Amino acid sequence: MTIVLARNSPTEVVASSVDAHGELLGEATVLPFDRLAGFVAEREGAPEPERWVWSDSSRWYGDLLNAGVRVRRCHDLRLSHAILRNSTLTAHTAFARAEPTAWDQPVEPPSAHVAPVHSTLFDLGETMASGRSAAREDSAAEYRHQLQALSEVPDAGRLRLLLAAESVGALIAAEMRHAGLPWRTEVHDALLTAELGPRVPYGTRPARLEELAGRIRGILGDQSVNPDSPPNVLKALNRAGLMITSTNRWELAEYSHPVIEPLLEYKKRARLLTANGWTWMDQWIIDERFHPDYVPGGAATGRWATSGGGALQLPKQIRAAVTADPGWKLVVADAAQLEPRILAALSADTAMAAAGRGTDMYAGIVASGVVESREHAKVAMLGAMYGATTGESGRLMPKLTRAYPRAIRLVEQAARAGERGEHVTSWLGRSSPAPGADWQEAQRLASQPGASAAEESRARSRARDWGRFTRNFVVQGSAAEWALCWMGEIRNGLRAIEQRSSTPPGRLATASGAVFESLPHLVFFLHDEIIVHTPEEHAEEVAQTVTEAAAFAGRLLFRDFPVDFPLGIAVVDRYSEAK
DNA sequence: GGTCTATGCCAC
DNA sequence: AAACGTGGCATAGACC
Repeated sequence: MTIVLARNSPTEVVASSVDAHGELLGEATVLPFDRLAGFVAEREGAPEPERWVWSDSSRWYGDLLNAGVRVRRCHDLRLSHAILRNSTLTAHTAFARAEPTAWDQPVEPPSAHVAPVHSTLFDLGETMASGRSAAREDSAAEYRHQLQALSEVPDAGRLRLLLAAESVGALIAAEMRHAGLPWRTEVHDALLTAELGPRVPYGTRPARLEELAGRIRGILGDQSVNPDSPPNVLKALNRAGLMITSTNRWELAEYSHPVIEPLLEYKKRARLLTANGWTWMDQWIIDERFHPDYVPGGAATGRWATSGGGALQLPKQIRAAVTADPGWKLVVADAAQLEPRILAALSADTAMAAAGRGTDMYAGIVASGVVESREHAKVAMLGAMYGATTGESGRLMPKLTRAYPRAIRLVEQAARAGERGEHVTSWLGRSSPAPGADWQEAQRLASQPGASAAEESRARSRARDWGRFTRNFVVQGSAAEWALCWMGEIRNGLRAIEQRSSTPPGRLATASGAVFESLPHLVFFLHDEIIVHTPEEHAEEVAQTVTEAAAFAGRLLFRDFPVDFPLGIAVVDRYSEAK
């Protein structure tokens, strides 16, 4: 049922079957690394799946995938540890109050220990044994401590769900990295050539940029202007009589001068070149697949981060390069207005949930007569969740507060708590970190008798900053939990499709080591959207699975509270065709 | 040479 | 229209 895997020595693993309290059942098995994949595969073949307990999914599972082995369930000790150490729900336990241990250390950056995507079993022992982390692990003890902490929480259902969701997220992150996002370098190159001119060696300007740079210099009458240097451009513009203080896009756009147009053009195209140009393509696209390093729980709110490759910021400009293989489709889905819907559920604001009954919550808010336009509804909602005080959004707040008092009260209370330096907690139990030492120091200085006006003002400003963070934390963090549950359920549904289909399931290793050659699989995740790459014959079934999973996630988190989670969903050949 | 910060902009 | 949340990343330029 549950097996703890731990490094026993630089070349060995110990596998221990444990009971519901984490206590050892029978004898532990010691095996060399090169037998681990077979050991796991054999047990995954059984009808009743094991739950594998291990230190870091990125390491253990990355290597298993490279060896052609998938697992169904795991408990990621490091991710769970971070949640349990910091949650207000466990704050009273010995687990949370203990001195920090090795489990509180951040995991090594993935690049340092994750094997190349297509490495083989041959590398397994070496990567597992590499670096300072080759020390013996006390994973079984850590697992017992975590279970003990959970047993001391009166109503731990949500927290248990959070740990399960976080752990399945870690499996999915490793699987997506392994499979990669289908990428057509030919399409990417054509887009770059159209925007920039033909490819040139690194460090030289493509023709289109060179031409724009020439125009900019000509208009300014200064051949020394370097459009890649903001300070240099700023000085040149000031000399030309444009009294701007920054060269950012929206400030430039406010002036009318012949140089503005070519300058904005230059910046836009130069950004494409440096961020997602040929250098990026060479580095990150391997065999027509993009393999980013996802970092589950990388943001304080529980959102994922990424490390390398910039998967969080794939510009819309190049999304046409994300293309399904011949005979395959992309199922692209995003949750419509996820965060406001989450807020409605968190606060049990039935009026706000009712406005979201259709597919467009902002339209629903307009239809309820709260504001006059969809744009107003959107700006006001975002402002409420981000803590806007000025401008359009600030002006609309009173209307929103009148219509949805419960929802607004929830975010306001979260903001006030943050301003006092307190923790706030997401729906399933992830808590915000404490503000840093310099924040505390600023507050302390301002509260002393002789504090200067500047100190008081600084402290108030810092307090409000932290309040905006905690205000957003409860919504963003709970939305991230919904997204994990959604994706976990999609993964279950895809496995069901796999088992219904005629393609033989199970171990599907190919010469390249790829596990996912012939079946629908997740290939991309970005906060509230997913992409599944699927054989065309399964595309409609996949779309239905993804849609049902959204409803499932809503029920899993909020039971019978009447809040909908509609999706924008499309079956397409290219990512750019969705929406 | 390397490290660090500021800038600007991409995504949700 | 404007400066309000979470991130990553490339570059220039200051600094060691």
